[in-house]
Amino acid sequence: MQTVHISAKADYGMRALLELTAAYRENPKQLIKGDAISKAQDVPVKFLEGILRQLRQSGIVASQRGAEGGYRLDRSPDEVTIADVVRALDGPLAAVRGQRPEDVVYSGPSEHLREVWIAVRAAMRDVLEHITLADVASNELPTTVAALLDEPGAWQRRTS
Amino acid sequence: MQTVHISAKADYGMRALLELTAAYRENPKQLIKGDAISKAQDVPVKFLEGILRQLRQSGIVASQRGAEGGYRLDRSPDEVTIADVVRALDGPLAAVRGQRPEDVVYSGPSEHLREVWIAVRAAMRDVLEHITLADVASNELPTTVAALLDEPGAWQRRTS
DNA sequence: GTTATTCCTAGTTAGTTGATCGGAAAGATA
DNA sequence: TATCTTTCCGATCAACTAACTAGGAATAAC
Repeated sequence: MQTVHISAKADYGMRALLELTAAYRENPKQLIKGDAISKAQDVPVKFLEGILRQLRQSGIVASQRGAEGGYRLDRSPDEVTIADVVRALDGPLAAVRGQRPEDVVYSGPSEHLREVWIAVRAAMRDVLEHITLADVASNELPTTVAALLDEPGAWQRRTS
Repeated sequence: MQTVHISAKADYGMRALLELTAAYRENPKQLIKGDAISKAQDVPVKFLEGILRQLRQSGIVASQRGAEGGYRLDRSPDEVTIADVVRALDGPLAAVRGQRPEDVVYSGPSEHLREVWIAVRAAMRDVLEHITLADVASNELPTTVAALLDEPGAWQRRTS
């Protein structure tokens, strides 16, 4: 329905990682149990389990099984971007009718429509590839991103 | 699956409107038949019919029934933005788990995640609300948008 | 060997996407 | 008036996806 949709997976995944970021600052090796994350962020346990597994397979988190097991970040939080997380959980950032934007072909007056979709993807990358977990945890967004929040109407929905 | 997805409706709708833009330049009152648009852009006729109806209900196109009927733009092509089109066809630009970004609430270390999603939406608006049908038809994108296409790697997919 | 925890495969359910079908309404022409 | 053309509209459909659940296997600590 929506052109830009942050899925439950991406949202829950980010929240789990921000919990792990907080733990990482105390002690980078500290393990947090899935159950604890689930309760702290109110996310269905079994669903979260699958998300954390995907994040592990992408090398973003590490895990240990058994008693005293749990999860932790496998990279420093300033080295994990939101784009990394979203790509790990939801695949490629952008698509046009299911295809990569650079793969769609247009003819006639639509010839330059592809440039538009490429620009959309570039704009998305410019935001998501430059914000790290550390940025969000400490509420210090890159200046170019912070500027977006100062634009008039950024916080309001479009009434029209 | 993808966080930014240009649906078939949005893509077909833009292509139809660009056909109408070309006709508008010859004569703003000229009517084009749905069947002609369908053939020119290779879009399923009946599907396109529904898209054009939605665009009419949003005041972007006008239509006339009966023999010698058809469709035309109801506004000048430099007054119709891509955001207008995708909102007319796919609803709000951005959502987080189905909700408006400003409506989601976070706690603990995720507290500032909302700012991130708001920034994502703002970035998307900055592109889609500033490109008009006329811009795409004449391949003269606003300078800030054109700059996105010049960024290194804008045309390549991320390999990682 | 018992308990705690992650790992993995396979469901389930509700909703969405991308269409198609069959006709009703409206306008042009003869 | 009759006929042809075109848009309008509701219903329907198959395939897919998102969000979530169930049940147990593997691993680690004690």
